[in-house]
Amino acid sequence: MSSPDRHHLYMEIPGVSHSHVTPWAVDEPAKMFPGFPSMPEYFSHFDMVLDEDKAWLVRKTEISTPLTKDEEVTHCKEARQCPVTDSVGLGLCPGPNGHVDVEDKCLEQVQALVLEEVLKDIETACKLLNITPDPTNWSSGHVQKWVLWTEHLYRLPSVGWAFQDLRGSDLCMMSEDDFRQRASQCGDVLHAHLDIWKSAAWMKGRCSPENNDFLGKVLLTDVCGEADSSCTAQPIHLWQFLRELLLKPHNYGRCIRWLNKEKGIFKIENSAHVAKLWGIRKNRPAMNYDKLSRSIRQYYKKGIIKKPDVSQRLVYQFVHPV
DNA sequence: CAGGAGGAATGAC
DNA sequence: GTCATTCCTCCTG
Repeated sequence: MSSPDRHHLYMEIPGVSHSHVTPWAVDEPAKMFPGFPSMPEYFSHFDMVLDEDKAWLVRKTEISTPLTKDEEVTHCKEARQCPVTDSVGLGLCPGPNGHVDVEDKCLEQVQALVLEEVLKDIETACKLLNITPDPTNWSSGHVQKWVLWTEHLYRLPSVGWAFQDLRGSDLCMMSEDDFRQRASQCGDVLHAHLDIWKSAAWMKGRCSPENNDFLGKVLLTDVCGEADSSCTAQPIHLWQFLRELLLKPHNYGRCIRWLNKEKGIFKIENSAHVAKLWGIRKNRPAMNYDKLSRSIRQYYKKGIIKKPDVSQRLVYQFVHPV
């Protein structure tokens, strides 16, 4: 992953040509997300961490209206200047005629969707790793899990050893330079990811569920949704873990994906990677696909997973699809 | 050779 | 007892 100009957030806007990818100055986070005036650089690192997520972002924003060239310019200007007063895409800023601009609605829809997806991703990672969303509460073991996970998810060099014996509170005190000193190759990226986690935890604390606002809804839906394993504090089962990965195709689609979601048929595209993720989750560094597949085969008797009628390598089927 | 099937021992909970 | 891990043998394409 490259480390581009970190003072701009690049987003692809539907209807806007690639040459007009919109750079939003985010040195003024209050303008980007005015509900979070002191939010610690929440979006200043998105360009470093969302490379893989552009596709879904574009898909998710297909609802908006294509913009003309003039509109794009206006859009860019107003994205920088508009003093929006509400938070997280719910407040709408009046246009020149006192009307809410369509472009601003689109912009804020995109912002809200990005925020929603980031929060969901964090909640998913918490479920999969069995860690709390707030990094300040992490033990050194949690820190190791998080570092390993982030390395694997974003294909970073292996630097977990550089963060051994650090607790979450220690990690949160470290500057980007501290991260770079410990991990010259990807310390800045890890620091960026940690910033997002810290900000999400900050927001979660700020937007309590009883507020019944947008964030509260997002977090409640995701944290305490149906079939959620994190609320029950039960150890996650392999089949649940696999299902969680399958439910996040934009993060894990390269290592596991549905072949037929209705029938519950899925394929493990990268067996070593899935095994590694499972090993991280279970604190089993020696986990490999041989062992993981043995565990999957244990499910045959239990009627949880089976081989599809037409057996294929690395293809399995949930007996009871969602 | 990688993946698949399944037996058996073991350990954590 | 359940579940997962580990190690193993044998089979298949």
